[in-house]
Amino acid sequence: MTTLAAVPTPAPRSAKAEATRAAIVGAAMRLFREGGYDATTMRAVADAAGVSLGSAYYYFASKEHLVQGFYDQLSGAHHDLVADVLATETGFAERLTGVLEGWIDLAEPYHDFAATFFRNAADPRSPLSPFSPESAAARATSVDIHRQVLAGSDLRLAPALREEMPELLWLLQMGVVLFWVYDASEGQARTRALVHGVVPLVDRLCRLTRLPVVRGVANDVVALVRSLRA
Amino acid sequence: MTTLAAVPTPAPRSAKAEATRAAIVGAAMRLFREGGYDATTMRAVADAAGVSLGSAYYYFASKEHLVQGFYDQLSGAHHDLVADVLATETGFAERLTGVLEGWIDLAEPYHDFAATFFRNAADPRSPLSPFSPESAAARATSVDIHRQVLAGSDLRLAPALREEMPELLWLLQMGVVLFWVYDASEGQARTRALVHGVVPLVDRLCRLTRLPVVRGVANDVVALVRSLRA
DNA sequence: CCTCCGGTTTGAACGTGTTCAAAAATGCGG
DNA sequence: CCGCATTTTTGAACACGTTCAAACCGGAGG
Repeated sequence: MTTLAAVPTPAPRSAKAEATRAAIVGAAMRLFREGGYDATTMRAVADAAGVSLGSAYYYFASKEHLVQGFYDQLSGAHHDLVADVLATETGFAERLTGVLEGWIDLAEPYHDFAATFFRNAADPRSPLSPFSPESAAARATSVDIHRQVLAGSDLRLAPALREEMPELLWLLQMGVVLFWVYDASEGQARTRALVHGVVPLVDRLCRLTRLPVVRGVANDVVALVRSLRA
Repeated sequence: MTTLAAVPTPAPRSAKAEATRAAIVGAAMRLFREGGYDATTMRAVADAAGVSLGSAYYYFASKEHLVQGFYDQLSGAHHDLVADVLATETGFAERLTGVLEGWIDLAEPYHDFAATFFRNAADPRSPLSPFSPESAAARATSVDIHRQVLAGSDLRLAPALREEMPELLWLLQMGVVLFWVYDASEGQARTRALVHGVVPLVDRLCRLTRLPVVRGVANDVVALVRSLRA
């Protein structure tokens, strides 16, 4: 619900302009949901929003930029949804499962057409890429969720690993999303199975870092991650 | 060099037709390398190959299908390239490093334009997806390379893990490729750093499966992978 | 009331990937 | 050599995303 994203592409000028923006993105989302991304033409979006084709391009630089709003909206809704489980549950595995399953629940209605534009997200130069500057807000929101997952849990980690963990968990979620995109099973049952299988594994692996020999590996993972970020 | 792929989209009819196919894909590859995927138009490809636009579409169903040949060619060249290191080296880490680095070396000249069409590979419905039936041949070639990596190495694994390992290593390579696509550093230095960092980790983690407690985790990983394949 | 001037709107036009019906070439049985 | 069916070739035509110069506002200043 709440949009946590910072300023959209153009800074909001007048109230009327903002309303027009909303009308366009609203029409686009409805058409995307009904007919998919590719089948929805910019002309149809403009018509449905009651503006001309040129106006649509005045407010949104490209068809892809229309999806940015959906992105931010989903990430904000996820943030709100998981607040509940993060407030009550203390087990690390339960918290992580709640967060990952919550995302699947939220995204389920969009699965069919999400796949049709997730292709664009894979382009490093696309604004829809999870690593792009335009996605920074949604990314920060997501990493923060995983910071909370860790902070409120009973899991105890070495400081170095603990510091990198939220981002690693975000990476895990990206992996789940990737799996989800390819998952054609009913209700994305396979993705849910993946979550239920992989979370306990992560949990156990984390707790194994108490063993010196495993901790050594973990430290090297942290060192590698840090060296690659530079 | 050697194309290991099975039949291309249309089964080869005459020698002349095959020559025309080769001319088109050759012209396409040259233009892609020079100007990138998006900037290269189908009309330019047809012109460069000395055929009409319609003929280009008679031989290749779409612009994406032109890339399939490149895919198979790269995968075959990789297979040939690593034969050397796989014949001489016996250390698991060295063998795996050789395979992953070999791919980076081979793909380096194509990095700039590869990113522009790898977006299509992320579309589950695209023939270029690494999981698509059309990519089955290249995928099998790649998994087989990793089977050899393991078979000729000094690494000893539990039978169950050993059976799933080639596919897991292939998955690791897909991850490296994904990182590579996003890697804009000079000569893809960061991807090379990733390989040099991650391979020893995998090596150590594999050898840690001798410890009963780690082996338990490994067994669960195998069970999860198997359950998801079904 | 007129005159500007910035923000907004418009639809024609461009270049693209792709389709298609028709023409041309090819091969083959008689 | 002649139909004739099949394969191959062709370029016009289509729908799309995107661009752009021109038109249209609506209010501030004279």
